[in-house]
Amino acid sequence: MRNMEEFAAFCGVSRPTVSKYFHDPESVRPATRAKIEQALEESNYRPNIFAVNQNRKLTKNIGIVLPYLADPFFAEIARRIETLVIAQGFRPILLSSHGDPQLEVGNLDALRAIKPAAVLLAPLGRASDRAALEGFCADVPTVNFDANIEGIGEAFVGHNNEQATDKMVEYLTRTGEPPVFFEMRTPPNPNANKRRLAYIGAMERLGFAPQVVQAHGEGWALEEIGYNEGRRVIMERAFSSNTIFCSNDRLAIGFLAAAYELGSRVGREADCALRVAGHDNHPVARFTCPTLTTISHDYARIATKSVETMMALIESGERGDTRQVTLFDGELIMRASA
Amino acid sequence: MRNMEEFAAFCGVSRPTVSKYFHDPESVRPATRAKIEQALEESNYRPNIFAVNQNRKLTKNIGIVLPYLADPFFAEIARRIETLVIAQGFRPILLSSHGDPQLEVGNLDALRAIKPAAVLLAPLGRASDRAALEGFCADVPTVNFDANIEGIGEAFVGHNNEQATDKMVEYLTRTGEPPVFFEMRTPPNPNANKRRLAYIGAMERLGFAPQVVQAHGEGWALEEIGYNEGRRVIMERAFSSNTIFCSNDRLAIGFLAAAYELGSRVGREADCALRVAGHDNHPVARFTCPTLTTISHDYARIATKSVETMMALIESGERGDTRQVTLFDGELIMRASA
DNA sequence: GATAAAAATTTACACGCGTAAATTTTTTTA
DNA sequence: TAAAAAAATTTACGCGTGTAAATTTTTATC
Repeated sequence: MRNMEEFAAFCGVSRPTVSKYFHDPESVRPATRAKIEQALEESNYRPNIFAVNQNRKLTKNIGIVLPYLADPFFAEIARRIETLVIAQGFRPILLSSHGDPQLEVGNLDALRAIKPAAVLLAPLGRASDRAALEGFCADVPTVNFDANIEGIGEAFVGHNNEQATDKMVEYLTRTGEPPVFFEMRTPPNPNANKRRLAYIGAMERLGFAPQVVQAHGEGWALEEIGYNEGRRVIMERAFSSNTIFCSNDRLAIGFLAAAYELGSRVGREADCALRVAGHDNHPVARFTCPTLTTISHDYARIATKSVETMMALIESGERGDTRQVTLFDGELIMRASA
Repeated sequence: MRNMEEFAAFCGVSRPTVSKYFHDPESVRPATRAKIEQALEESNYRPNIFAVNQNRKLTKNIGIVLPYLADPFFAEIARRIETLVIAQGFRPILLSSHGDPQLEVGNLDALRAIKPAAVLLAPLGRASDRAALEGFCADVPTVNFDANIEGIGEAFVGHNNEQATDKMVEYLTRTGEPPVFFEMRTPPNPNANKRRLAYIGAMERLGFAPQVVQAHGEGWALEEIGYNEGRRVIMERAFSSNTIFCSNDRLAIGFLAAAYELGSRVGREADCALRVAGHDNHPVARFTCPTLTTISHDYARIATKSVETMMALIESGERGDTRQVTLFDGELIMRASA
């Protein structure tokens, strides 16, 4: 059974009808459909995907571009999105930029070549080649998620960094001392900037003086940066507070390791020297020592909304004139560390 | 510039020559090559990948199938392999089975449809549909890695579980008490069985009685299983030794969290109640509390050898008659936990 | 500068499927 | 049962490229 011609003969149906069936099984008479599906089971024929894609204007491919797949946070998002995309009858193409802007551009070029119906793009952020992203979005319907880059994509779906940060600052302040903010000096991701600004705003609203401590180091080895700089900062007693609010969980994980090693007990109890909080509810945050108090993204709703927005984009076939921004509130996850 | 015809005219070269150039730039005269490459820069033309793949017997696609991408261990392997595959001028197609045997079969079906030059397959293991894997390997040149399934793929590349386990048992025994082995009762991955057998063998060779403690729980949430069962087991004092050798790092991470919560101090020092070791050198093992003593896979060499083997398979075009098995020794990573 | 070898060109067909138009067959409606 | 509507068929062309065979042009060799 080499092609649709032969398969149609085997069915006892004409080739155009078979073609129509594959485009939409509902569009042929039930009796015809039964004949085709019977033959399908008996013959293991499948349409040649290259020929199909060559002739259709748009494929069933959905591109998913992530900044760094080896980060479990993104892996978890990817897992959810992939599952939803498959459920919609599309084929997810998962690409990671591995933290490299050039690879990000390369990934977009590769996607352009396979005429995807739409793309879900979580960009690198600061390091991204903005012009390249814009060029891509002009050609391919794109939903921007995770890291918001103004003007990129037909819509943005992400986490409400302001609300989440406010909530944590309020919580930490209410239950102890106002926190110091611990972040990277040059974070790879734009969410970090939003979080710093939100921290400063929240502290000022509450009538406290914000203090931001910045860690040196570049790249995506966040735990290591959190560890090295956490170590330095604890030893230098660079904080004005016993409460450290880390810009993200991976920094916090490194920081906890440093505190443990230096014998600084972390937690809410009286005998603890430090309280440490994170942000993201990273998959391993439940298993740190102590378990990490943090703010969860609404993973499920971010994934669902991203895919829904994308499907609407595909079905309408139109490029919206306004860029819709959807933010989901974070949830405070109280654990042992703060 | 809509197709190769127009592009060839733009170059001042015939279409078959352009086609030849794209197949192998070296195969045309330098002067012709220069003309084409000049035009390439001026025109942003790229061959239609669907038309190309339809007409070539095999594509430049390389399938990479992983059992569970949200596990940072696999994400790290994937990152390395992807980079190597791209460097070879091929296009990696990354697919995760998300722990689901049906999805694994679905992934293989999807791969079959895109005529990949070869596939790198890390199977689920115990849960895999063996018949489906065999059928796939009969059609597509496949290199099996990570979890060895006898008879699957033209070759296997992986970690030497026996050597690695021996080394750790020897180390733990020499520097303290002989270890108890902590594992899942029904591990998703066949490496676990190899490790248990190697543990038992090593203990017997050293003249000690092996003790295996098995955790309940199914699926890939290994940290959680390690935590829940670690908690139970510590409270019940189910061990005959103060030294716990976990079947893998993710179990160990959960176990460490349980020990911390129960106030059992882990480490080599005199005031510690437990020593805990893992296996895999998981990316976060450097940042646990205490840092995790473990055995590292030779990530780099496993990735390199897998890709090399695959390239040899593609270039020879032959299906080997013997299945070559390559194991790389693990390296003992001494940290604070044992 | 003549000859042989190498490379490029011309011509033609193939790949497997989408899809439009005209026609025939089947089903629905009255 | 006849007419109208719906579905399937036939016929034909297009998509963008690979590739083979025969021919012409260019380059290398002496």
